[in-house]
Amino acid sequence: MTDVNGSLELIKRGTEEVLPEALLIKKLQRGNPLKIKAGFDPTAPDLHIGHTVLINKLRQFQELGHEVIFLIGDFTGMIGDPTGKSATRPPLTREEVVENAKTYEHQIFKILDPSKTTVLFNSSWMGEMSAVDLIQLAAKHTVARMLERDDFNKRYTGGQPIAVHEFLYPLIQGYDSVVLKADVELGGTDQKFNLLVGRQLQEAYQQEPQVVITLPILEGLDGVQKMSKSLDNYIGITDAPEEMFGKVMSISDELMWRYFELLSFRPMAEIENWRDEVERGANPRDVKVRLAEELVERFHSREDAVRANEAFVARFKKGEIPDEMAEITLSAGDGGYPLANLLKDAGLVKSTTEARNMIKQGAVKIDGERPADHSQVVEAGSTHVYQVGKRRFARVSVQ
RNA sequence: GGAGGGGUUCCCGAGUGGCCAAAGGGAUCAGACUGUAAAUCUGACGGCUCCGCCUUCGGAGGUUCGAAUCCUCCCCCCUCCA
Repeated sequence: MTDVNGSLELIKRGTEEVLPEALLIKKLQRGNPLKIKAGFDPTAPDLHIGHTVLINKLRQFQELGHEVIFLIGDFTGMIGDPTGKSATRPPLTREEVVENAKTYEHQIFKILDPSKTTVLFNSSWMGEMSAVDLIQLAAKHTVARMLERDDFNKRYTGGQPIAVHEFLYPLIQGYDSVVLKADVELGGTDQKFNLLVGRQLQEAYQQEPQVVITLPILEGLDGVQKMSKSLDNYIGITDAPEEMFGKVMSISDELMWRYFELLSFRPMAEIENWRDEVERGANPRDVKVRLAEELVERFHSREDAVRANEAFVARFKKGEIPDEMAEITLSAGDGGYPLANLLKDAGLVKSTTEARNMIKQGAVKIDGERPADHSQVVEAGSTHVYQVGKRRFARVSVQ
């Protein structure tokens, strides 16, 4: 009994909802390893730390002796994405899906135990399904219930299109749970509706419904929108140490506590203690450094974390030019290389127009000096460090 | 199938023949201030061989000295009716 209570406490930590909790307790009390399902969309092969909130939870289940099923939704991915607000995504090819899946496996096993993880593709059963099967599946749900989903409801009332096939996604996701006989399914809060459809379908197929556990969606670096690659507000788990460190340091103080809560392995008591210290006047930056170090260490190494911290201090606190940067060689025509074109061709800006604006605004530096005028020409045979803003650097040789 | 409404620059959203590369807001970027935080102020925000030129307002044609604005056809979305 105490074992169940201990497990429950660990499982509930950081979760948004456990539906229904009584059923989870019942399942735990049976003492058998549970099947824990979590589905992933194969369209985004690169995981970011937002995904790790869920993966960390999976690991906790593994530590408690349960079986994790990492389900790759390749079938759904090959058709298009349901949660896309407007544009339908281009379908993925078989090769892309396989490639993405490999990347997934490589990345998740930084956190999960491979021996306790089963990776499956839903195409392996969905691909066999007949039209008759699909229609029978669709018959188990109603349009009114579909429209209860927040996303659908908003779009419907807001005059945005909803394609018929989008109604099939929750059904297919739920059907996956039927096939797998899942005991528990994890997902973000945005997945709550889909997860609940799974419960309903399992009942319709005479199974004990799964327990639904929702986890908070991590906000991106902007602190407002959810972390995603497409919004470019993410920290990738394959980001280089310095980049990862810098991104963590750039989040707001408010968001920092959220990240601590959802990403740190440190006890909450310790984090709360720091929070008190900050309220009493400690510099939040110093606390943020600890978070940055912890994450870099987790996805890289202790040494990388230390090095990233040192580089960060040198570059931003002391304003030094970084040691490592892109090395670029360009060939000038007669009469040298116009500065705006050089910045563009070196990839520091998108267009010469932007280059001109940046120069005018004083964002451009050459070897630390601001160029006097925006129509400056760089002569051949020179090598300088060009900087745009605080973060973009390149060492460019002109021949 | 019928009736009506609508598609504008990353997003929202003005604009109904020239003063429109297109108001305003958001997002973004940069400068100042800082802790690469927030807030605030300032500026930029289609492209170029940049005091001028070129390409944009769902798509293709047309009218006009001149169109995002007018006409024709087409595509797409929404609402109501069937």
